[in-house]
Amino acid sequence: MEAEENRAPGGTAPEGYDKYAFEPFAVTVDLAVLTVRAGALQVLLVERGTQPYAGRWALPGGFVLPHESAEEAARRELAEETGLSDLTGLHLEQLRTYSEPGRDPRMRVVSVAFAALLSDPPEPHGGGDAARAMWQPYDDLGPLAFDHDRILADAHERVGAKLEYSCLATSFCPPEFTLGELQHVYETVWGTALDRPNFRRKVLATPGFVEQVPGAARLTGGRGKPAALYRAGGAKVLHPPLLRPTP
Amino acid sequence: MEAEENRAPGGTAPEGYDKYAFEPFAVTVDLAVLTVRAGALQVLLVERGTQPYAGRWALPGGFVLPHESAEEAARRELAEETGLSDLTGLHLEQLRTYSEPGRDPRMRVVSVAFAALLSDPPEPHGGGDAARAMWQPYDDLGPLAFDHDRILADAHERVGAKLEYSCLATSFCPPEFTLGELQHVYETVWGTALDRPNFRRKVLATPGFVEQVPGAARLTGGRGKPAALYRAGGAKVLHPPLLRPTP
DNA sequence: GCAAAAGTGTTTACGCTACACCCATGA
DNA sequence: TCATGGGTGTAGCGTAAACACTTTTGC
Repeated sequence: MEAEENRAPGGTAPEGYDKYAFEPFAVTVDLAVLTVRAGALQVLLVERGTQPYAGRWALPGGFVLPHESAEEAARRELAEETGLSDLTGLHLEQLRTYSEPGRDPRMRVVSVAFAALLSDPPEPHGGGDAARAMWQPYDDLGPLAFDHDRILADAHERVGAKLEYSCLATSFCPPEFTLGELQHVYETVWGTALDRPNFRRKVLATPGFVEQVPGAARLTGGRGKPAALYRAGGAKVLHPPLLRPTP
Repeated sequence: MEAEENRAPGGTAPEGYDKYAFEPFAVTVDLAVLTVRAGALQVLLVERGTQPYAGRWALPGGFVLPHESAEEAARRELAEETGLSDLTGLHLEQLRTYSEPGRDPRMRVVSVAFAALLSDPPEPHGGGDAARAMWQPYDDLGPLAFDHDRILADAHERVGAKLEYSCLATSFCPPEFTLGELQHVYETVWGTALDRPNFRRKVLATPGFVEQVPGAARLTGGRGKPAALYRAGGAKVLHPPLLRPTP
């Protein structure tokens, strides 16, 4: 429905598309940026410097500008927030839109939420003013500002589900990775342990999930047998899926 | 991100939350309302009476009002469009948000799209003015107005995927239904034939998917053995999933 | 040698597919 | 009695869980 006259608010027409006839909506994006660092699932958060929720942590985000789509706004905000210039290979996925009246006490804000996955992320540099920005472990978060707890939980749930039937996990890994690292992504996001031999077979049996790097092996933290290196393959979906263990 | 000053457009603050500082965005909902009627997948469409796209078919939808969420707007629009007063048991699911600039030539419109599933739907009565509204078969649709072809395709894809791992199919069925009708939903949405004995076993083996109605059997269109009646059970997800055949 | 991590093999159980077959009804 | 759709049984294959085992490195 696109500003269709015969279905305008209350059934009356917005006389000749009067753009200012109604209380305006602000349209923003919110970003749940996830990464696996130091063996834990971490989230990029910013500290609010002003009311409401001053001093509380929140998801990064910002206004959608008149000339850009929500996806473009999300990429721009993410680049500003992380300082990353090369966002190729970044996985950015629209989650859903949060539109409840009153979710921002100041005005009507409709927010399009995104989930983004990074590997080897840089330390963020705050937004340019009082607000700090930093990575924080997903477990052990105080309550966030606004409805961001819920957005973050939705993002976690979505990412966990997509690991089952897509090749998304490679988005958490550097360009070349070991199967142990890939398995660690699954275990960290799902919070469960997986059987290594079976995991290995599943991954290698799925054509296009990963492909071996012809070069040499790499040491894994010094200890243990050197592991073979793999790259992400061309596939997007997993057939059959790699299901979470049912506890 | 909720109208946070330090991340306002261009990095400058929207001086004291001036709600009218920017070109306003219109926020609407678009509804992809699906049903299985006469053995075919059908969609609820409205005919546009005004420019742009006058005379073209479009998805129903409308503005989000200042006091309501997108979900509430979607339910209201659906009730107005179909004349249904009892929308309990209705499956209404947010699809995604379409925000590309230029998707409506008149002004900036950000639209939250929903997929809705109905069984035994009534004939719609147009929006109250020139526009007609009617059910049309999913296959055999001319190009729709705006980007509604894409929204509808996204809805179809999402619903097809959710049939695999959720109990969504019962939303296409009346309160009491036969397993043959349930199977027909799968076959219609997926466009494939399924093996009846195997389908039956899968469904009955999933606890909470369906539960038998203690009462008597019903004739199926007069011909054949009377089929047992089932109701939707309490389960929401399917473990293990009922996967589409891979052709 | 020992610990740690990578990689291989094997056994077993279950789920799914593909059929063949029987049952109850209307015309 | 035949066509139609509901319902049951079963043989065989493939996948996957569980666990034992070998290999290669650092200390």
